[in-house]
Amino acid sequence: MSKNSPRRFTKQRRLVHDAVIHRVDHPTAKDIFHELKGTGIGIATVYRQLASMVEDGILTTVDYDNETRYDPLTSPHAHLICSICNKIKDIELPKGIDNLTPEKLSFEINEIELTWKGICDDCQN
Amino acid sequence: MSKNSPRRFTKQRRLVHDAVIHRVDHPTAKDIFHELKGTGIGIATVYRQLASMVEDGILTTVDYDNETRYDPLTSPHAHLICSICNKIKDIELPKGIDNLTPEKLSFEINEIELTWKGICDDCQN
DNA sequence: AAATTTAATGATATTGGTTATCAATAACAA
DNA sequence: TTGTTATTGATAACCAATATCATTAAATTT
Repeated sequence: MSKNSPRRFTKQRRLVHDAVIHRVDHPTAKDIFHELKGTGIGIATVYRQLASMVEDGILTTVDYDNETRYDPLTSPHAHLICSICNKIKDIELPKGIDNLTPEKLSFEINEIELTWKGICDDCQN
Repeated sequence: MSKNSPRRFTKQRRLVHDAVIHRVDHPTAKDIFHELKGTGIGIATVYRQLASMVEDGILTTVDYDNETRYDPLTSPHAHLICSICNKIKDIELPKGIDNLTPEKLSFEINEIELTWKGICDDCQN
């Protein structure tokens, strides 16, 4: 989960952390980079810090539309994605989703990913 | 879903169709391309034909590890993915997964995506 | 069976997200 | 303060996927 080498608390790490930790809209690395444009941070550092925060269990990822998006909500949950505006919303997992099935018995489950795709109320017009 | 213009039944379309239609291992476009190497088919045509088969509802896609994989099973189902060997297995959706939740009420749901990630029996040693 | 139309093909350039490289910098320890 | 080394920033490289475009070949018409 966390790296062996000690993690240094650079100002760039704090910048990325503070920029992403309260976001509920699942920003991409480029979104965070643009938000931090005034600070002179490099795009590679944004990618690296976001990846290290995922390693540390501070963020989770949502892959959508061939881009990695970041989510500070780390407890198990599901997503609603609007295929028009591409907005992603965190929602609760349905009860009983983890009931065992025959096939899952042979698996050592680490993670669940549940997404409904559709059209959000704003885009239904 | 399907295109307006008439679809021509080229030999390349048949090649890609026959190469993917019975696969249960969720191949990538490159996998299909390599299987068809002896035929002289171009990589762009493989991508195009797979995309058109998805358009036509003959295939579904599974995005994993930054690659699109193709699945001839088009009825709603879930996936088990082994994060060691990257094998993907089709499994049944749990009963009652589509029960409405408050958040989903405002959504027009088109698609469900459910994946468990873990370690398959072969990779547990 | 030609001739015609135009979708499809194949080679390859391009795109776009992401990662690798590496000299310079700065965080932390001594 | 000095030394060690993880981190940074600029940018090259990577790679799946798409766009471009002259050529080919299905499907239709004559």
